[in-house]
Amino acid sequence: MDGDKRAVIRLLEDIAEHLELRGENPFKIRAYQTAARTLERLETAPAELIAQGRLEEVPGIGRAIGDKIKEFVATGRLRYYDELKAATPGALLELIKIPGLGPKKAMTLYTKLGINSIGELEYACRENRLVGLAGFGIKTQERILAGIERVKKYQGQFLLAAVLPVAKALAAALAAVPGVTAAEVAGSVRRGRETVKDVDIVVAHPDPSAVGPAVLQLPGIEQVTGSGATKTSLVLETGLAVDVRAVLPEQFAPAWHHFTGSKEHNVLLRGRAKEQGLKINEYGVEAGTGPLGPIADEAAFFRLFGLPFIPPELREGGDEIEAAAAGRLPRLLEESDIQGVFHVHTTYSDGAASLAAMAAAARERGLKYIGISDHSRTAVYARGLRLEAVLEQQREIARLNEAPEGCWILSGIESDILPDGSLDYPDDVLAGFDFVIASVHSAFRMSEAEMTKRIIRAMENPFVTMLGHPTGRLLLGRDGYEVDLAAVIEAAAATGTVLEINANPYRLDLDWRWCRRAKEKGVRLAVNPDAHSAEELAYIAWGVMTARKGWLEALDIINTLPLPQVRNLLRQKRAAGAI
DNA sequence: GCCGTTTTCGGCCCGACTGTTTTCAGTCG
Repeated sequence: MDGDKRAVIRLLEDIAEHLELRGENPFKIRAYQTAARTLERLETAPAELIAQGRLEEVPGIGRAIGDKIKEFVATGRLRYYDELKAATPGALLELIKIPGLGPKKAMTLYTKLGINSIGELEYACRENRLVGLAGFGIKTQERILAGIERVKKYQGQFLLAAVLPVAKALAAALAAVPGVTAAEVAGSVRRGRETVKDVDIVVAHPDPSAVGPAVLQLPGIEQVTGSGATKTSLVLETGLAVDVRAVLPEQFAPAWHHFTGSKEHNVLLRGRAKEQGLKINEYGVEAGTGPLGPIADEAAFFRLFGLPFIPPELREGGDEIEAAAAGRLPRLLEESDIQGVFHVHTTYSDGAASLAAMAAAARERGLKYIGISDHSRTAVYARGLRLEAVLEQQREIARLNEAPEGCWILSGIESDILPDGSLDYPDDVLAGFDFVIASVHSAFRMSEAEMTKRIIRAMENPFVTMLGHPTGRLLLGRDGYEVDLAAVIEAAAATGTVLEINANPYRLDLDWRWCRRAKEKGVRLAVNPDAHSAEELAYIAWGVMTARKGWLEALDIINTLPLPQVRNLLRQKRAAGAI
């Protein structure tokens, strides 16, 4: 059911990409992208919309795209797409991934030089064969070669957790430059995207042209890739690209908003501004009569369009502007809402710190409770707990809880979900824990149907309090296993199972794109650090970011509850199951 | 390709920088 929707979205996105390569009308390309995004947000599957005859009522889907979706849903294919694909070689899709190489130049390389892959392009550059092509010169060739290096070395993506501290340090360094009145991180880093491809920083200075030279003094620069009056582009030694934009102090708020994006958000906001007779650019807002006066901050900026402040995490170009206009923005979760944490490992299994040390670290962080969940016995690679160890740990927890000193220890387990969906311990052992996290750690290679059934069966177990890292993905490492998340969310709602937002920056799983769906279905979530050391309790910040991007509020997250309420909640599902 | 009580045609967000150009196309965000 959901696979059908995903396939349609994919199809529309692919068409847009192919049209881009063909140098088609940009607005036509955007029409396909808009249709894909709209469908993404829609609860109803395309097949259902078609059955109800309502497909073309969806904004952004007209006759042409509607017919294409119908053909694709009915036959599983689309002739138009097949023809496009036949006419635009797949190699071009690979080529436009190289920074500095867009559809036009890629097409020239393909038609004039017969370049079919990045490898061939690299070879052609080294043979000096690009020079002489219309629109190409020695600089372009060098640029492309450097772009290839970057793609090969880093795949162009970085983990947010690796980038954010660097970005903040750069902004702080620029903030200290004489004359600078503000320097802030913008872009996808500020929006809290889980992976990012570059850093954007906006700097305010009475003489913007004075900022560029200061930027060039920053430490760790490997290469300067652009240097104009107001924009400086760098690549750091780590391969991370950085863009710095300089504006006048009175332009800072609109500029910060502009460079925070997303691009899609900006397009939508400009559309709304236009309806109101206002024009936005990165330096300010103009009415028909001329530029409006200085804008104090982003809140004032949004007010010009009759909107409340939209938090950066929500600015992905979905329905955030619509929701803001209707007063339906959520009051997003904050880290200070977090009262305690679940999913913490100790030296009983593969953690680096002892139970007592983890509890002490939690206390120092001001947490009111900490839920210990070491690995279960099947996870031998992680020194999973045999039954004797389970009992021993529970005795130690009881002993430590005699003097809890403000932080209560909850006894739990991260139990493997076995291939058939059963858990790793019998019910009487499971009943001895305060909570149980069920996770898939093995036998990843199953069909989507089998994996979905396996996970749902685990959730039907009354002792399973939470589902751990629902897809098993590792960012920039491996894709998650095949699983029908829509069905998992339905099952979580039906069984009263909490879904984990695993806050390890490599996981961030459940993905923010699914969090909102879960919330709408009435599912509760837990922001879990999956900490294997005392320091990793700080991972909670990444999980909070994910929850915020998923429109979640404190109410949606169980570990914002005080201890007595959270203990009640942990008992609810098994109590219901026992009746 | 989509959309519309200003419109069924003519709009659709806007600007910086680079490189290859004799005035601007391509790329990016």
